[in-house]
Amino acid sequence: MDTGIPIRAFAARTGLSAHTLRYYERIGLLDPVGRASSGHRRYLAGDLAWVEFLTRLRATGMPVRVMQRFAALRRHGDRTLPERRELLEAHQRDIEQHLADLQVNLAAITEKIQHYRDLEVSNGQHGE
Amino acid sequence: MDTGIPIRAFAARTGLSAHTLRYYERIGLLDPVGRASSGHRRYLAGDLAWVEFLTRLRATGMPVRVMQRFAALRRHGDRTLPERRELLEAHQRDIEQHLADLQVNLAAITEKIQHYRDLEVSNGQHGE
DNA sequence: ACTTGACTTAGAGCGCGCTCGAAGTTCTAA
DNA sequence: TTAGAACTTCGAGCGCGCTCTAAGTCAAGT
Repeated sequence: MDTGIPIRAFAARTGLSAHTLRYYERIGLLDPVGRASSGHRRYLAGDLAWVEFLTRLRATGMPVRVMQRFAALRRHGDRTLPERRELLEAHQRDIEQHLADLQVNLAAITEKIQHYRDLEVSNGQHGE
Repeated sequence: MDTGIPIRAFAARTGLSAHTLRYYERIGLLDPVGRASSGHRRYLAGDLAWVEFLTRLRATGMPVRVMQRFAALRRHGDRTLPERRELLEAHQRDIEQHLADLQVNLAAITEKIQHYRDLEVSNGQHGE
């Protein structure tokens, strides 16, 4: 009964560290992982999609507290689907706002770069 | 000689707290600010643009360490223009990468939301 | 003159998300 | 069989970017 993916290999596949995988389990983002007879963790291939989804939520700035709430809802089965959807919709709006802000700020930074290029040209023309 | 903007008003204008303004000055993001005869800080209207630019850099994820480097270059005058431009260009690339990642992740989250909607419809149809 | 509140400095403390260390057990390869 | 790497738990520690506290000074209103 010692099948499944050892933590090292699972870490490699998810891009998370073994430390982080244990931490995520500890704080309830991952359900308790099955063990080999030795006590070592054995991940299932099916755990991959969930960890990848968690990683997307983090990468888009969702706080760990909210991810914990989402994971808790998920453990409570299908009747939490609407609440999970609403949570994701709120996050979707946050991301869209963040994207809009980034684009505005990027435009301003791009202008600044152009301003520097202009200055460099005029400095070079009469300064050197 | 006590003209200029008191810290409270300047904080309100920039959206930073007075604490953060003092902190930024302490770590060299802001040049030492002029003082009234009382010792109280007096900001100049011209400081606003710089603080706003700093705020854009932070909002787009530039680490404070890099902002410190940028501020130090700026203090060294026009001959640092090319290096400042290169620093901003590198940051520009970082933002563009981040935007691309966010968009990919947002799309995946949007799909997940749609998946939930589909599930809710089919659950509702035969479950209720 | 006195109160109230904004300011000053220096340094401590905090919330976040990991990340690491210690001490002990188990697996793997020679 | 034995060395060394990988695993376990538990709790401490860290880097970041602020944020706050304490103790004191200064300014404005009554």
